[in-house]
Amino acid sequence: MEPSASMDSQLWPPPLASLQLPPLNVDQYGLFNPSLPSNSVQPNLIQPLLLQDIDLVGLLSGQGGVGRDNKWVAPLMQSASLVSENGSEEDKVNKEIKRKGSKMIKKRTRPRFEFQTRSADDILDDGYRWRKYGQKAVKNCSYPRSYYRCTHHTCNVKKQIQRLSKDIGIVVTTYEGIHNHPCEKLMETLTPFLKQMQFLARF
DNA sequence: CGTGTTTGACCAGCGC
DNA sequence: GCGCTGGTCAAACACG
Repeated sequence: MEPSASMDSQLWPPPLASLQLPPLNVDQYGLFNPSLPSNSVQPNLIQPLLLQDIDLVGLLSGQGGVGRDNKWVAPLMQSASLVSENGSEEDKVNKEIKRKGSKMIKKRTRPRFEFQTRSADDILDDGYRWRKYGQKAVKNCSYPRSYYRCTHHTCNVKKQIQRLSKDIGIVVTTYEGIHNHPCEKLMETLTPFLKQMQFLARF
């Protein structure tokens, strides 16, 4: 968004009070606390995100965390493994390594985690753009699993979306990899703020 | 026309 | 080797 002749009547840069973060929908976003037991799912443990809670530097680099006291972490920013129905993904991989030898180490080196949200929509708006590249019926699951890839040209992050067969109201989202670019929606929201910061920094 | 979805085919890993 | 399963590819299609 650049200043232009058509914006004469608007204040540029916009006042801080007009800045809004993307709305967090309890049904759409789940934040998790890594210090809790790995088998505890916290889909609705939402805490309102305030500007001061956000590690902007980390967030805009595409690697950082979000949350109060660095305790609550937005799933998209977390590189560690998370929950599954029978324990953490990491636990499962470690067991596999013990059972099969070192092959597993090579097999999965990308960070992978999953989280569950109760939502009527399969597609949760996480701020990134995704392109669906496949859908597959999975054994013992009544609903198909969908495969998505991040559309950013340098980013290789994938995610799988599937409804829980035990509870079709729950959507299981599994992320693989870490975005190497900032969240586009967040950037759109924060760009005016950053421009104002640059503007004010000149004085 | 660009972008995203659908869907059947294909491939690799694994167990028997 | 064969069949099963999960993951990916890519052509065809839909949509704004």
